[in-house]
Amino acid sequence: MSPDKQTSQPFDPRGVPKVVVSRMSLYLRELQHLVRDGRATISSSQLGQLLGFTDAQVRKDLAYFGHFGHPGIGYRCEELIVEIRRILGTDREWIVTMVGVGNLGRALLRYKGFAAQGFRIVAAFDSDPRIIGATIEGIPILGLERLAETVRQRQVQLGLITVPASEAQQVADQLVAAGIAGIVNFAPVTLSLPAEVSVVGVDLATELEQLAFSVANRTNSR
Amino acid sequence: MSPDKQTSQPFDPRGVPKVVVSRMSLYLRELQHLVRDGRATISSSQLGQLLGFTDAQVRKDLAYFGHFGHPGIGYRCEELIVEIRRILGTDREWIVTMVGVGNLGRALLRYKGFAAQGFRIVAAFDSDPRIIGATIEGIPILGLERLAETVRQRQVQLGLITVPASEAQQVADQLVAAGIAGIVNFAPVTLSLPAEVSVVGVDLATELEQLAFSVANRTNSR
DNA sequence: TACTGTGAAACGGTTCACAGCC
DNA sequence: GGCTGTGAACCGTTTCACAGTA
Repeated sequence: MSPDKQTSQPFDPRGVPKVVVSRMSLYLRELQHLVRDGRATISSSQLGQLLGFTDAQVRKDLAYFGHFGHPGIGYRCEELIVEIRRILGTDREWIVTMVGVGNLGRALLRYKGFAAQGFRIVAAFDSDPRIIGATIEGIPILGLERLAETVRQRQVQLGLITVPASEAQQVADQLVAAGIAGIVNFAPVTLSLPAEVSVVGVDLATELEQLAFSVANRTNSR
Repeated sequence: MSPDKQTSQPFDPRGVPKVVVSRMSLYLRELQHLVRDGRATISSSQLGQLLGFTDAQVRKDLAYFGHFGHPGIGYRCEELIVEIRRILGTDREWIVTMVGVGNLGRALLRYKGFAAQGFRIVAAFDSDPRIIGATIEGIPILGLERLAETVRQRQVQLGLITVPASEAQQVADQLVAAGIAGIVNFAPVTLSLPAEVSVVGVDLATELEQLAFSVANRTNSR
């Protein structure tokens, strides 16, 4: 009914298939490697080859968002990195929090790859009094009762859920109540949440199942 | 040209879309929750509702693999769990190894969810002499030089790569040379491997980027 | 020449709608 | 009445093929 609301983006995000967005992340990652290796430009067919896509797919994907290529030359790596970061929204810093400082939570707090892409974890929460008050990689571990207050004060936008499956839904509800905009859920449950909150689910056992299927059936996947 | 090779499966795995297989994992997960809650049967529309799919999609997905439903009744949860585990290949045990016992590796070694779905990690490898010889959750940490020997002796089928990006390709090559059939790659690089080896990539920063895009554009995804 | 951007065609997955069954 | 399984219609994504540009 009512058309797009006004944003600063020169593209209509509703017209972009989800799988295109996930490939944008892969293009970005590959371009970052290329730049580190001193590469200045790359053609759609070369980039496609590195990732296992066709040249046409690379060009179509990028064309959803603008005209970034240079006929006869290809794409300039640095330039395209800037564009894709702007598209994904990682040209600015995102304020992130984590709930559940168990093994997986601790590992993710120590992971350097988030900060490298512009995600800053400002606090983590747990209910275990033995770790509340501690600090991991400079990130304070707080009691769950301080979740809502912290999310509001520090303007936290994204949350990582790394609690056991049995607690994930209620933790998610608390994050939503506190005003968070998006969640990455590492617990092996499907969360039920209001439509205005974005959710990405990552289930490690599920990934192994996909692999098992593809090995058991010699269907070569990716 | 030459048609299917003979397997014990009553379905043709080549005819099954990859996304259907990934939904099978979600059905399985949900059914396991339902059984724990004492539920005996479920209809396609109820199961779909829990996961955010339509009833037709649930039925079509399951029908790729056989006739598991009971008209007028729905699907019997226990029965369907058995079928899906057989389809995914998780009705038997998979022998798994891990290379890279850093923060993420350690967290995954301690994660109980793999064993619960039939994945048994029998050994882990690292190059750091300070942890070689140690044991985590009963899993021995060995030096990389023993990788090939161990994979062959213990009949390891699947490998988890949890080393830094810069080492992932060479580790993958070693796993392949040792005869592994499938890899889950947690390093943020695209591996280039022979077609007969299945690969699933999990990139945590990439997942956050998907979330950032969807929040930045209020495109509600999943 | 080397490459992009893009309509049009081809493909594949999803939804619809209903026959068949309990 | 309630529910599955499935052909057919629909819709979105990928591939093709080429006009346009440096």
